[in-house]
Amino acid sequence: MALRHAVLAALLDGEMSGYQLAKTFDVAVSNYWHALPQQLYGELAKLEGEGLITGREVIQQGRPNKRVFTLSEAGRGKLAEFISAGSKPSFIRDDLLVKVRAAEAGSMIDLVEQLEERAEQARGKIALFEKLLRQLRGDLDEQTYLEESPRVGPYLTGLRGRAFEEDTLRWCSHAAEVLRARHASEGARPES
Amino acid sequence: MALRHAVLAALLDGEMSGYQLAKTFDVAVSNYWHALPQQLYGELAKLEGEGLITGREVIQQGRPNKRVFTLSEAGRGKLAEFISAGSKPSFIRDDLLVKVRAAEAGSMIDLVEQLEERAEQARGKIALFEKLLRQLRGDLDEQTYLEESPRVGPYLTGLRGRAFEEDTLRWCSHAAEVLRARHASEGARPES
DNA sequence: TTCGACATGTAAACCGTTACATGATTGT
DNA sequence: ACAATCATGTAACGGTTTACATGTCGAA
Repeated sequence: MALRHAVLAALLDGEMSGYQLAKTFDVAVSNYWHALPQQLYGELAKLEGEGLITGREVIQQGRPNKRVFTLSEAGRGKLAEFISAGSKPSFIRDDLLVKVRAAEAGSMIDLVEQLEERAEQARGKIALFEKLLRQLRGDLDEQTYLEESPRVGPYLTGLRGRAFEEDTLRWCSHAAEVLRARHASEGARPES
Repeated sequence: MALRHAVLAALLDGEMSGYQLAKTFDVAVSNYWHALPQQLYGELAKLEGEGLITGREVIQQGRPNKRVFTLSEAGRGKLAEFISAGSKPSFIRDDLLVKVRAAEAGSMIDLVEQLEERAEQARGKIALFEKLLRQLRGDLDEQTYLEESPRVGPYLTGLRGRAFEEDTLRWCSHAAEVLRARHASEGARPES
């Protein structure tokens, strides 16, 4: 179970409600973890039950009340434990890569379209990561920030996210180009 | 359910046993999908039941017999369908990135060690991908291969895999360096 | 005879996704 | 009135992981 660790890590930034966490998981965290709101509400309830986080009701005006959660000392302890324990190898699951692998068996046109769509999404994500990094950095240049800021973790993962999306963009564009060229030359060749 | 698609895609390369598939999923496919042997045996049984693949007993000498599976026409049809259907956004899950994000809460030494270990693994994977790509290419240069080979899919996913691991290597090295430097300068600074 | 690679599974526990459900408030 | 955003959940289903289980063969 590692969603719990991702949640605990996110709470290092300060108290958050389930709703806010869901937002965070959609942008900054989406790069290395993903979770639906329902899962987060469930996990938060469990974590509170185990004393790793503490909840607090916040009465709001102009919108519904909410419950915000804070890391407890026990929660910090669990995080430290997790960091020192061995890591499982990461894994990706990507429909689009399965499709490209099986390109010979399906419609090239549809596949190219999906690659271009993904490339477009990657452009959007790159912009988001760039914004995130700028916000974290503030007035400092990157080197100084990496040397001195207490929030070096989120910055480093942001760098990874940006690099990953840049790679995705490059690859999708290239793959789309290759497949398009093959599709164009298909009629011009003798049958295999 | 998308494991089934990954299995069908893998069978485009020809008939394979569950055991061979498990191996494939550990190397070439691991880049975009991951599955344990038990899952593969289960999925193969299901796919055979649905007529998407056909099994055949192979009597071997010098080792245990095995059952190899071949894509059926119905299976090819399912793949074509899958390729044209919309893709879900890909996702990564990576313990190590969660740990880096939470770096402030745990042992920097342990974390740096894990980053370096991961970097080492990435080097290994890059070598594997390079070997895979060379094997696929044979005597052709990359451009010609991409224009003409019928097995362009595996090559393109191989390129993605290599790029991803190169990125992983770069990032792990960089992150380890940043965290090591901070750790070294920790005693020299006043407490925060 | 013990180890490693080959070869295939079952069962239970756990995790994640989809669908469903509710309700307040602000702005159009 | 209606849509969008804020806010929180439950239930059923399906998929994944962990632990267990079995057995052949070749080489050291």
